[in-house]
Amino acid sequence: MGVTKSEIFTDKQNRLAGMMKALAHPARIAIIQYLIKANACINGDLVEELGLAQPTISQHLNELKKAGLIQGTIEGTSVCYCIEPKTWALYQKEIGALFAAYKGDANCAC
Amino acid sequence: MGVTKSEIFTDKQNRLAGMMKALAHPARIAIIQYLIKANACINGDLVEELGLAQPTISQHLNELKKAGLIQGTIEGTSVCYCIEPKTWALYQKEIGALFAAYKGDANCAC
DNA sequence: TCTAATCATCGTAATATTGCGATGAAGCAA
DNA sequence: TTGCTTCATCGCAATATTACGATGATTAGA
Repeated sequence: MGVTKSEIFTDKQNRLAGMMKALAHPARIAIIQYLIKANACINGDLVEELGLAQPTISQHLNELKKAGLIQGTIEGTSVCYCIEPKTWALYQKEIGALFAAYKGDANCAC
Repeated sequence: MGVTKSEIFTDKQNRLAGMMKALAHPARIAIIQYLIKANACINGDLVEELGLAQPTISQHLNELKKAGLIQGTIEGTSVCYCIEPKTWALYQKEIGALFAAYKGDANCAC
């Protein structure tokens, strides 16, 4: 069906999955890494930096924006994107908690 | 196209995106959380625990196994799954590094 | 052996994602 | 205004994902 039965899961599970999904594409990873590296938030440079067409970049930027990970500011004819610190910190915390929940030394009964 | 141009990204970017993708579904989050909680690795209980059909659970388990996050051991007629500590630690490290790369105090030029 | 239980795989339907060309919207410069 | 630049959106094609019924494979127990 391609449709996720999100109603049978908790809000937290859906939120965590949504966070992962926002970063579950190499182009979006690359965009985030570039934004971190360039600090000063750049935009259309991404089209040259990555080898993807402009509409495709725009689409990925929009998904990152929908996820709250980045914010864009109109700067004349161009748009300046940068990371949204609050959501970034939230992601870091919640995803970190997921991984921290497993204590590696717990012995598996298998 | 639904096809990702993975050849234009670095191995690291593709690997990170793959990690995120493995956890980019609430059912898989729920499975992982249940495995952590139950510690002793359980299997078919997931079919009752989550509200999904058995083939669907099996499919998600297979994706987690392909990602290396879990391992399954045949136990008579049932199969016992548990978290694979090595890959789990690797995920934790690499994803943690991605988030840690951004210093929230960096001021955006926007 | 026969049966029940448990899980994986196959096949299919519905929907989502990815990518891009074409086109629009908005600003700046002449 | 006209033209140029920059970005977003639309619409499409190709592929991927999600879910499940049906069916197989394997094992335990009667």
